[in-house]
Amino acid sequence: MSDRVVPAADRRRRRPTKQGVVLSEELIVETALRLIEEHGAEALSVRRLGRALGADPSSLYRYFRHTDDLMLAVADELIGRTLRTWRPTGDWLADLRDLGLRMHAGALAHPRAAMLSSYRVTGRVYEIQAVETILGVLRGAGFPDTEAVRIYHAYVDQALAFGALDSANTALPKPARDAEAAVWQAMYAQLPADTHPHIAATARHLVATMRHSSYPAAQDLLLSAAAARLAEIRAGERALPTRSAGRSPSS
Amino acid sequence: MSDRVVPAADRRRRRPTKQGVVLSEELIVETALRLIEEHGAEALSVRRLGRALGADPSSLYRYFRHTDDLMLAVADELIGRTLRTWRPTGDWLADLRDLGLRMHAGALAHPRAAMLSSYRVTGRVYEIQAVETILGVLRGAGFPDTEAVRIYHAYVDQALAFGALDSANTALPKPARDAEAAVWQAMYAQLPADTHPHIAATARHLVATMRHSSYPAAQDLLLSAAAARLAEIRAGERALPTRSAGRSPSS
DNA sequence: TTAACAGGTCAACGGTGTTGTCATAAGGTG
DNA sequence: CACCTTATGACAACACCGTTGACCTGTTAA
Repeated sequence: MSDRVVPAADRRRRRPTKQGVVLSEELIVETALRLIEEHGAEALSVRRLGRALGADPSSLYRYFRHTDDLMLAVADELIGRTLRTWRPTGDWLADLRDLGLRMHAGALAHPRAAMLSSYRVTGRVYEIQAVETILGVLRGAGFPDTEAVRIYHAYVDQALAFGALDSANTALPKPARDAEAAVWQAMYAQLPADTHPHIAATARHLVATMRHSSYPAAQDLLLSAAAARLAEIRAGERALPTRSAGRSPSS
Repeated sequence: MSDRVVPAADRRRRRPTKQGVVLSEELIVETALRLIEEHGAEALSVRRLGRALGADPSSLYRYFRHTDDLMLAVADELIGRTLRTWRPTGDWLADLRDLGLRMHAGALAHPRAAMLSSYRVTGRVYEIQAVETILGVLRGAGFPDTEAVRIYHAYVDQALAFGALDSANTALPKPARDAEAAVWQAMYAQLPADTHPHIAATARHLVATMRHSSYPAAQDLLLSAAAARLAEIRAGERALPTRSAGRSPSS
């Protein structure tokens, strides 16, 4: 039974649930998000979602082909929310840095949803809008198409990947998280210099640094490399010899 | 029943399974790894693992408290294997690039383990060894401690985060994965230029680029930024030789 | 007013991780 | 060697899970 789902636009008969709820794609997505936030990622199941909505679990299959489709819808809603709060200034570097931090913050604000959706390509409206926007920023800055796509891909995946990573940490049960924090203090900071000289020498920095997300640092490194690349490209264009003079990582 | 598990060291009675197999932590971990490799990430369940071992599923709970514990043991083994296959040459940049690619490949080979272990600090032997090694490479290259720790953190987290991200994608059920691949071809490549000019202009590159992991590109960007930073630092040192020069860099 | 059918419901299938209980063979002890 | 303890494997059951085929019923368009 694969044509159970009816496109949202064609829905006419808004028949209420036994418990009086009128279902809709938006209501389901919202409820799923709420459920995830309140009771954790593993609290999201078709059955629980049905219960939370006041509907039979199987009703949801009139709106989404499978759980996966539902997750994609949730993911897209998250992208949309982030994109709507972003105000580009025209400075590509600052704009991308800001957008990246917003995406990361958005993921952390909805950790469990972020974990589930970070690795999916939704092909839905907000995602497409984000792709178009970021590509526009890069091309507008002067990156040629190949470079723009390459950097777009790395930039976006980095934001998503760190978002998911830090979200996963955030979503850890309390005792587990405390235990992890303790490891750096209790184990790494105590290692003797003769067996682990480098850890011992930097223990102070490690303990201080490891408790924060490394995303801002990682993003700055990535973007500054992109900026350097852009400078090279511009220089090459101006001189217009056969090759740019600046050496690249080469490989 | 939480004290079902007996530490490996205390095991004395090697009682064979009904089917004649003698269980052990190593055998279980190995079999789990093999199962994942042969039949995909979703083929690993306690029941299937039991079947593959020739033992009742519940027997495994004498060795691991829950599935997560098992996956962490698998992950630790993975770190060890990756480190063991890595041959540093002394060129810090090439060595870190190589190690990163190995970590990423290792994660992809065992997606479930990678997803679970990416955001955890285990404090186990191989993890400590990895920290010490990478810090050593960075400090040996000439990064001062603060920078070394900052870059270490970004570098490692990026490897872990991309490993988990790409693993999650790999671990997707096959139909879902095919669907994702199709999205780029069928949706992004078809968007009209008047509504989505940037996507339309780069569609060819997008389709080609998006099917691969962006990790190599992202890592190259991060490492090249680090290299630029190191050049800066060295230049600063040369100009301001307050410290003993030590061995000359000579790249 | 009514008939078609969208959309909600029910029950069932085959899967999952996990645990309480029982059975038995291994291994130390005398 | 025989005995006893007990570690460890097996079994059965529990509570979930996603999904689907069949059924039932209220809404809506004609």
